[in-house]
Amino acid sequence: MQRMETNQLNLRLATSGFRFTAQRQHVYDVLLQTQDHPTAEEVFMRAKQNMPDISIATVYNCLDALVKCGLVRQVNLDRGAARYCPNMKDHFHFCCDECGKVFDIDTKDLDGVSQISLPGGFKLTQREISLRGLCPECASRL
Amino acid sequence: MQRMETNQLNLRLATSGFRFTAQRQHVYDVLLQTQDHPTAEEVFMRAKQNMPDISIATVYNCLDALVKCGLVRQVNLDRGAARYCPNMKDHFHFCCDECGKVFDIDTKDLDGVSQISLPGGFKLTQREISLRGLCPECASRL
DNA sequence: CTAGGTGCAAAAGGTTTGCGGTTAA
DNA sequence: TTAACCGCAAACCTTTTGCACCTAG
Repeated sequence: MQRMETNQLNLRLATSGFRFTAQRQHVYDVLLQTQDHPTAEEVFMRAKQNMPDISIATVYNCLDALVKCGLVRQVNLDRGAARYCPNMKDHFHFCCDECGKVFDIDTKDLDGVSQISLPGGFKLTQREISLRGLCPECASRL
Repeated sequence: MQRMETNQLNLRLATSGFRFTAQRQHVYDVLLQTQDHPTAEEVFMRAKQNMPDISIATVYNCLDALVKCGLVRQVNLDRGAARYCPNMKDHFHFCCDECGKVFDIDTKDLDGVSQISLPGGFKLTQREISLRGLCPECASRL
């Protein structure tokens, strides 16, 4: 089971001006154990298993803090709830129009994107590439 | 003022199995007149100016139909309301972390992205690239 | 003629806020 | 010591739904 060192997480939080708390550690641990892309509500339910008193407001607070210190990505794919992803490697998300599943797709082909030249003055801090279409399973079924 | 030919819109709708209605024409016309990226609520308010009885439910219905026939993009940038964009040219969205404004950025540098190779079986129908950071104005102010 | 679309109003879903108490630094 | 964080519950904002009526094809 993955779990970031407490000291390391503490440092990352402190660097962005956040305090270290047991809730933030736990929410991050929950995320690190996921392959899917859970919503805040799903993180909340999993977090409660080991920390029954945690509240949904705190989960949002923790997720926001983790996003702001660059440990977690917020993924907005449709009009529904936002999803959270602890994979900070450069990758993109593929969302199937049929079944709604979200796939993390790692690739080396992002070089082209890395070299996108922005008009003067824009300062890039983050990019998110999301694709839609049919996943292999749904594509073969239809 | 931009306005798609009724016949042409009718055809696009019919091709995807939708009926032509005055509301769909009007919602599309409203979108074509925007440079910003209005939310459904904003589209609703602008649409009411010339069609006072249109309802918010109908606006959602029209937007969904237009998205499904490939005339409009739905843009999900954060946890707030979805935004709608009638620019179907290949471009990306830059959202400023400071002021929240959304910029359409056209570029020829998307070639790299066009050539992204998906793992076997995935069928791509749409891609969306969203960038975050600071816009020129906020970058120079901070 | 009738399946699909509309307007309305209520419900559902997702996120934020205010407050009194707690805690990391 | 104290600003930041917590849990709780209510409020808020966005989107969906159900229903009776209407209309494009």
